[in-house]
Amino acid sequence: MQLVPEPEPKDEGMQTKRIFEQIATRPDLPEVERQVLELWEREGTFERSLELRRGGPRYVFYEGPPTANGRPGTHHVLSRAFKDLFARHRTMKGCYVERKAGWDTHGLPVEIEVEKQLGISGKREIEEFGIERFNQLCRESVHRYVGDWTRFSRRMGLWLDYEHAYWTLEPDYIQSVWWALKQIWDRGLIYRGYRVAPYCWHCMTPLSSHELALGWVEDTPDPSVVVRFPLEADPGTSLLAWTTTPWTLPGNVGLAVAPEVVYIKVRQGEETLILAEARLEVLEGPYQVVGRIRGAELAGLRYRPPYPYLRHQAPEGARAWEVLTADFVSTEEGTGVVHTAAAYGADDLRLAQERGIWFRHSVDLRGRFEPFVEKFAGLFVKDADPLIIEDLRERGLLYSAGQIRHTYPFCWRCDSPLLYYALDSWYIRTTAIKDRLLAENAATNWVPAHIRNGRMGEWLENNVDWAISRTRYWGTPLPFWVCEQCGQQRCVASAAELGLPEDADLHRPAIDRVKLPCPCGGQMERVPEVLDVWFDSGSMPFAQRGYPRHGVAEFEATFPADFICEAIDQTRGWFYSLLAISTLLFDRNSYRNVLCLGLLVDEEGRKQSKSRGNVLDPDYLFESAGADALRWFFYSSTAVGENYRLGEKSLRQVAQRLLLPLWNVHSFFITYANLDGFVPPPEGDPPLPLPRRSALDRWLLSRLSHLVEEVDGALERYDAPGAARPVQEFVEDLSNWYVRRSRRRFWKSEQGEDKLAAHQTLYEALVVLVRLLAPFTPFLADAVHRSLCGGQSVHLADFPRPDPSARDPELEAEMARARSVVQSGLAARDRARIRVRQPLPALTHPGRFRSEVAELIRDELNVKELREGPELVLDTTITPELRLEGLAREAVRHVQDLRKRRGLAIEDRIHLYYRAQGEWAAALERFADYLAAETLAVAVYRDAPDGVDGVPVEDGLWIGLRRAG
RNA sequence: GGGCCGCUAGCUCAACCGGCAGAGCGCCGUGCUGAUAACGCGGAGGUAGGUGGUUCGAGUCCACCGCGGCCCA
Repeated sequence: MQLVPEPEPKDEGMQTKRIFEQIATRPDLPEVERQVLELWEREGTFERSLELRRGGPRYVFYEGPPTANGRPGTHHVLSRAFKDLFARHRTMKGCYVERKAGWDTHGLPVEIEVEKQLGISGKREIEEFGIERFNQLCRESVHRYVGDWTRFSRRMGLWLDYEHAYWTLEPDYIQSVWWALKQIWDRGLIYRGYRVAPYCWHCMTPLSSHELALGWVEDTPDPSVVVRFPLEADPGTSLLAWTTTPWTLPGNVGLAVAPEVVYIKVRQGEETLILAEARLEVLEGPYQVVGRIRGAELAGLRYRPPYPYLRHQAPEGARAWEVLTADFVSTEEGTGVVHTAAAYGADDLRLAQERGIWFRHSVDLRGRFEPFVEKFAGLFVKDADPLIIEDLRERGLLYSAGQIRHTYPFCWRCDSPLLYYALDSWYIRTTAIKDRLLAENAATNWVPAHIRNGRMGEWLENNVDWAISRTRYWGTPLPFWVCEQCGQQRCVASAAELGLPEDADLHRPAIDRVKLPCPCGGQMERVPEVLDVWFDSGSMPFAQRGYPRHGVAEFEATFPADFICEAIDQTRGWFYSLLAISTLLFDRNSYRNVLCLGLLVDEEGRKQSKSRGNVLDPDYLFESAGADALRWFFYSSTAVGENYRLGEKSLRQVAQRLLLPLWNVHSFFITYANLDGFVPPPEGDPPLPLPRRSALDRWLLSRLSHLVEEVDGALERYDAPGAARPVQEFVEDLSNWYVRRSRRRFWKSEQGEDKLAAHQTLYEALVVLVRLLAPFTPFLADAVHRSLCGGQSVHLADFPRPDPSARDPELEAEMARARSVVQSGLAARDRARIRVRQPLPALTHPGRFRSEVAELIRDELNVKELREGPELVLDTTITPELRLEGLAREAVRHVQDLRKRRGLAIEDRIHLYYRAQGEWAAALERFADYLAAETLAVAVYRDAPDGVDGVPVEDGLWIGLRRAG
């Protein structure tokens, strides 16, 4: 459906008395938005809005940098809409709200994009292609996408300073990040350790959680074996442990049991076996229970591992091959005794590290056994599984063997089965500052509040050290150099330290070629890894300034942020990395208020994804419904923190409930203001004082002042729906009660104070309303504001302040009662089946009304008299006089209908002709003056000359008309 | 497996402290209109996911279960 605006009349060279430009009665909202966008570009409205508030109190906003990879989607409108809302609100309240854009430019997604583009896959192929060229393509790809993002963000009305955006790939930014690492390094909080990750032995790379999610395959068959672990002290007694990865058995360094679980000793044939009581079903054949023991009491027992190879490797006195208690042991499956191979499981590694258990790899990076694993040396581990099972059987260590089917991860690139594998990794010891993280989090205002102790609090309680290294190519290189000879480590904090110029490109591979001399006389080389991109973005409070090499004052004036806003998936992402880094460096959180949004889902509540084909294209929505509609949907539709169910229908509703009524009231105002030559008083000039305006006006202005207070208060609390919903209701009241009840005041032909009051009140209400709306629907609000205020942008105006002198709670309550009386009265008419056009003598109702309000009720209900009484009673007596008046009103409606159909302008005068019989004749005779006044007839004729264009409208009534003059 | 959030009319969502379950859309009827891609009035439509508990009283508080979403393992 295309809404074409009516062509605007051009009065070139002709000065009219019209103050307001006539506007289309049916707006094409996307077209209005495009025009407003052009105005913003042309006059630099954003820059001017900032300039105007320079020197005002600072309100600090941090932009969470989107990954400049992939085209922006509708879900990106969500958080950007909220960012813009609060930034605009504070700006209009006089704050200086710098809005520096930012781009997250590093990381795996960018690499994958380039791999796709090149048609290559995996690290080997990247290295064959050449890291230098590869990274150059990554850089180009990022620049391309940033272009898309900038266009997209502008179109949705997000005001950001794109000119001075921070880019995480710039040398200044990288050096700030290095500086931060050095600070942490100097405090001894960075160390090298192992990290277990899903690992592809074919691509020789660990996978991110996102990549891992792509590769789960259900119903994957794997061996399921139960193995004997004979006790050192009593080889006739064995612990039974279960595993689905026999290849990890040569790497066994411990057995884990649950301390509170009951274990049982059973006698079976010649041997004694130990397993959890709850897992007796694992046993095959008859057995005899000979003892019971708690897991905790098993701790410390030493046993013989299935293979001796690691033992041969272990240094003197290394601790391993004993029973350990652990919190992750379950009795849901297996034997309640968990075989622990520290290098091939996350829990295993953690347990070994916590208890000081020695271990080393028995499998290399290609997934093959190390030479020292003599029996299986060089064999790929998955191929070794059956051989190991057979070997265990021959040696009497296999208790049972079978097969299970479970969901197992495969590489999304090459379909190889993934191995959980301990890789070298650099860590930040965040656990050392856990208490500070918790305290700073507790002091932060989370919206919604439950995140603080819920999702974020839980996450922090379970804090583990932050693994910051990635064995990739396109990222901030870790600034760690290690001596080949003596192993000494050094952290570098700037390009200068490396003898490089300030603006040198610090990426791989150039940086890898920089060698540093070691005090021992040896040569230091950079470690090969790059930095976790979350460290990049979490460094933005200072790195966006190039701090501390540059921008010290800027940084200090803008730290911490007053406000950040992202979706809930950032709890463990940006929200955490900001908190962790700034607490490490400055011992405080970097944000005071954080708005945590829900996610965008489709109309069925499912996540939007390309594979489901339920992704909404933002450009399509911008051009069909408009950015304002989309924005308003996000602000008003659901409580903050909930998911958003978006469909085209919901956007149509926004237009129908808010945007079109607002437009129509505006269009109504302009029509009559121009007809009457209404000139708004200059801003600040005393308008018509309230006591001289009607109760309806004072009611509206009281409502309005109340609304201003509500909206401002809700926005101060970061409660968007709390602000948007009252606005919605106000617009409905404005359109469906104030304008509805005021039409005759604008319509009547004589000028007078009441008419002036109506014009002024509606004008004021509209101006205040669009200023309230400016942060929410910046396009339409600006279009209306410019139309009302001589072209002045709403975004340069101040946010409205409540006017306490306009408040009249009694009047608001009285009007509410009046509307309820009207409602009941209309219902009573309906029950009596008497149309509203037929005047009735009286309505009896409870309560009193001032005369002006009573008049509104009488008029709305079309009754002659209101009487006070205990309940509402409609007097349905229709006297002959009332009957005639009803017919006259009937006739008026027909004339108006005809005027409209004949295309007459509202203000056109007419000659009115009618031919009437019976009651019609009597009614029109009796109410001739009324008929003439209502229809703007300069003369009324009881007959029509030939050629008068007319129609029979009812039995016994024919009317015709001609334009006068 | 753990954590957090949600489940209210056909649909989308409200309801401050525990106190008579509401709105918009859709549907049906009707009225009104120089009243706008409208508006008014009336109607149909509810086992508040389920079970139990606390309470004079539970959509609201507690426990357990189910379903959905997200995050972690």
